[in-house]
Amino acid sequence: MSRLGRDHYARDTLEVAPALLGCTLVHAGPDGVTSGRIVEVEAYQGEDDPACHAAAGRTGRTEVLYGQPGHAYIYLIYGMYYCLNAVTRAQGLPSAVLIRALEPLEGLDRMRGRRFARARRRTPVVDRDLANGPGKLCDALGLTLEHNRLDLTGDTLWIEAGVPPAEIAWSPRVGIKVGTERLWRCFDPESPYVSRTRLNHEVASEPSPVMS
DNA sequence: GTACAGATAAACT
DNA sequence: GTTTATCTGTACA
Repeated sequence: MSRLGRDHYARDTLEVAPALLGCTLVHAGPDGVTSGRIVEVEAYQGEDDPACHAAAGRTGRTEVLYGQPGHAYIYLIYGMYYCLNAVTRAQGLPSAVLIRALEPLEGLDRMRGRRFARARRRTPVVDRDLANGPGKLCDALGLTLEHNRLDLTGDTLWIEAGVPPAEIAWSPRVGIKVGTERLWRCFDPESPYVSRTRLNHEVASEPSPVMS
């Protein structure tokens, strides 16, 4: 499958998000390749989106969101986990797609090792739990702050075209306290690798409210 | 199956 | 000093 070019990311975030479902996220790290099929994402679009980190304006952390689309935005959350986004839209329009869950494809043993190695882990990790959450997938793929701002059209971290899911479901975004009225999380309702959440039942067939 | 507490540090005010 | 786009183990149904 072919690597997604910058034009794929340089669109409205609500177009890019569903288009990433079924694509393959690949990390070619120093100790091998790990990859997975994207089955769940969320859109964060602009300073007017209260849940977007850019709602607070341009800061050191959000600077990458204002830059060229097709770059990685990675941040530390709750002092312990990393979250990976793909910057979308255009320079000056801070927007991104949060990659929330993967179906593991390549490097399963390495993913199991990384996930188990986390200090607080005391039980083995079943394959379904390797990357079914934004923090888990960064752990499984070995992504940290050092990968922040990487160009996704480069040869370290990229996304390849894939087979889109038969259906796409939309729900409120997870873990936020503002902007929950926007159904901007989308996922493959047939995938067992989607993150475990009761929001999976509050679904619609379109994002709403649709605004840009 | 659901509910809750606690871990933990960068970025921000 | 406060906030946070999470995850895990434990408790209970």
